[in-house]
Amino acid sequence: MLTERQRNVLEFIQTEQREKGVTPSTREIQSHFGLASQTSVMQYLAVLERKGFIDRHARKARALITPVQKVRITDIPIYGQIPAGMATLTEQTIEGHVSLDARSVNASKNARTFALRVRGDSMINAHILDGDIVILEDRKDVHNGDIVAALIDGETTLKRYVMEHGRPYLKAENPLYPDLTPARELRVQGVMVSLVRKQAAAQRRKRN
Amino acid sequence: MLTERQRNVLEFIQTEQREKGVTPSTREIQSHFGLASQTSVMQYLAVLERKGFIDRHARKARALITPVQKVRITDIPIYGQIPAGMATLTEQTIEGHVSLDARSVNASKNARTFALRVRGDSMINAHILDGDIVILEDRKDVHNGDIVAALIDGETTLKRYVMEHGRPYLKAENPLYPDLTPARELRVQGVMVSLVRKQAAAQRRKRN
DNA sequence: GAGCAATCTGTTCATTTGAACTTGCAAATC
DNA sequence: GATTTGCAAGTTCAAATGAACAGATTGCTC
Repeated sequence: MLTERQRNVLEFIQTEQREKGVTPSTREIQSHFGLASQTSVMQYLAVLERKGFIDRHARKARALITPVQKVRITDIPIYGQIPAGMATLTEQTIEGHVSLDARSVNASKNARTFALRVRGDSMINAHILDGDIVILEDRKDVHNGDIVAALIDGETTLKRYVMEHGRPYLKAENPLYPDLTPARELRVQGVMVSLVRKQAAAQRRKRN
Repeated sequence: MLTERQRNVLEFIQTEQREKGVTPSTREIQSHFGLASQTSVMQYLAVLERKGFIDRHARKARALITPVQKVRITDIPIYGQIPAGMATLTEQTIEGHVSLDARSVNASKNARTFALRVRGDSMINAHILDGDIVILEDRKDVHNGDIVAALIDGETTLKRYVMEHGRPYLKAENPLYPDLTPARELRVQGVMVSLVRKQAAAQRRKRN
């Protein structure tokens, strides 16, 4: 897709961006590659833009946008202990933020993304632990087998969404916990797309 | 620390940075706040820099650096399939990056942080799955029970570090895998501090 | 009242910077 | 042989942009 040279230019831009926090000007790129003419750089930029590797704000200085940073960071609010009725997700219930880039999290562009801190071991067999931060998307389409945060009979829980005989229920991934069949309604608030776990520093629990 | 007005200016800069990918020029800031003189902006920037809220590259266009992008995010290189001898961690073996903020990852400031993509199920009972990205720190102090990436007899693996009778060995968290006792040397390359998992979109595996 | 910090205006400069021509050459493609 | 693509150089512009200097107002403190 890119020639050797073109890739080098792109990499230089990305590196500068990352290290200095600012994208280089055309002349800085020029001198880095020892080119005698700034026009050469303009040509590279034109190619990179045409091929979709960068975006440019016309006539603005240092206004290159590399895909690296363009997608980059999503600030995801963590809603902590949600007792009941997450319908009212407000700023007040926000426990903190995780910042990570959309790609490393599987997040789609349009859906609203948020996070929950998991409490309890009800999803232990899905390898989701107490204290894990689960990142969810507010999506319409829920598939059979997805792990979801759902509001069931007034309480929000993280469970696996299972469709059986045309009727959905929520399955706990732990035999000690009951599956939940909605008495009235089952409202899915988010579909799990990712998980972040902080490892306890010195862990004592394992002693078997 | 900041006056109302100063904070507004800072926030505008950060918002622009985030949404457009480029920091605004002084004149853009000026017109956003309806100021008649660009000098006013220069004064704000001087204050913000003096107070440590932004960095500036002198005489460069749009060369503001906001703490948002400066501190916050750590770009963690992911080393993919490491067959043997991670002593040679070079750019070439980098599979990609995860970007997340140091706090949500438990990362200490001074230690070198990197990530590995896990392959295999040898740590399944520690709830680490095939495909998970494990974030590690290159630390000196390893505690009994820590999960570590270690170079044992020329091969890098992720295992639990267990000290028994004064001798360390590597314990797999899966009965199907053997524990590893170092024949020659056991070199810990990193201690696990965090984990990031992308959830498979539509998952078929669970069918029990 | 003097002094000071925060805020804002007005004006002018020197660079920086993106952009638009043109020309040249070599390798690949048709 | 003609055309296209990648690469490079040289020149010139106009606009964008950071910076400096002078002055003014307001409110607060000593």
